[in-house]
Amino acid sequence: MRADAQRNRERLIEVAHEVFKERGLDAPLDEVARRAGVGPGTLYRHFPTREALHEAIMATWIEEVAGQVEKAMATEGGCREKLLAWFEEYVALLTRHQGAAAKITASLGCQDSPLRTKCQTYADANESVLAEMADNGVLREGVDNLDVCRLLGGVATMADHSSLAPEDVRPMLDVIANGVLKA
Amino acid sequence: MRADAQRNRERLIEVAHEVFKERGLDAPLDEVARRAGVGPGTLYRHFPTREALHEAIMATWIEEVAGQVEKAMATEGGCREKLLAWFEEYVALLTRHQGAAAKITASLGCQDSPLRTKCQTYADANESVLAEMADNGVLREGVDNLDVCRLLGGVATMADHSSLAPEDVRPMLDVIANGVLKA
DNA sequence: ACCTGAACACCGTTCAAGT
DNA sequence: ACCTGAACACCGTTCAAGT
Repeated sequence: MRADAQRNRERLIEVAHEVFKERGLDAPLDEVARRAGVGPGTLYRHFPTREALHEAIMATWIEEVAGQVEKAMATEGGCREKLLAWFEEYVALLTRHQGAAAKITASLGCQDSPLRTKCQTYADANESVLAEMADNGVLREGVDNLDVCRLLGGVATMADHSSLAPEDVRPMLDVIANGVLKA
Repeated sequence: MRADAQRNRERLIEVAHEVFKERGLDAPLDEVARRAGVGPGTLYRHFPTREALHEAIMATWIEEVAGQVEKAMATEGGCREKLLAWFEEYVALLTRHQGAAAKITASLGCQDSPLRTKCQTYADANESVLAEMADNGVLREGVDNLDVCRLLGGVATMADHSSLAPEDVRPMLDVIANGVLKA
């Protein structure tokens, strides 16, 4: 890759990060190209689809997921507190950008989405937490990881669309925790 | 209202219903006007915003909500079966059109949305079911109606985005039921 | 009072011409 | 090999001219 191409690519990711944070994942791509100081054709050369650009951006926060699992599991208290700390983090990680939660969770099931490999990281992280709960004997029988991921994705999407504060999200996570843990 | 205006209005709602069912609530409004045989300006005169058109369409299925509550409460079995039958119906009512679940649930909280009065019907219906559960002493303390509505809206939105079949939705509703009912 | 449809604006996407 | 920016397409929205 030529040096100027490399620079343009990095600059585009950086600028897209800003623009998407400000105006959501559906923000005009023109704006991204303009702020990065390149023609629209250059953006399309590097990222043929909007999703390709999303994917490139999410790569940066995906790296944090594993660390957040550890942090949540180190929470003071019992299994319930640890689980809820993780749920809150999961929702926070999904709602970093407007529109992200719905898109990531939607690509959980289907094999062909460009986001799939990325969102698999979320699913794996959640699975590891559920496995720990099972080891401690507090997980209900028959609770499926994919279902929990979708429930959390649904909560994150609602939080996103209604701009909910963490304290408004918490009661929903409580219900899910009740539903996932043994009585 | 003039007779031709009346006819146009009805025809627009009818056609919009078809178009939105086929292509989702974000379908081009041009298409609606074209199929209805009117100019785009006429559509805008009757429905100044896309949401106004959504609202007009939803008015037709809103009428069914009360009936579905009764039907669900008549389900064979205990409280849990009744509750789950209602949850399934709630999700079905929200996913009649692509994109509807997210929009309706998003307008649950905010006072100024044109959809608010309509989606209030959903919230009221759910509240009546929860109240019945409480009367039977099976509802957990501190379960809030709005939170349950949002959880169900989240499930419906995920079902919508991933085109989930009822059997894939059911396990999520089981978790919510577990979380809402006493152990 | 209502309708039409041309006109404008905005944005996504492509591609011929440049370096 | 990569970039530019004009050009086209599509769709939302408005409004002057009609009936």
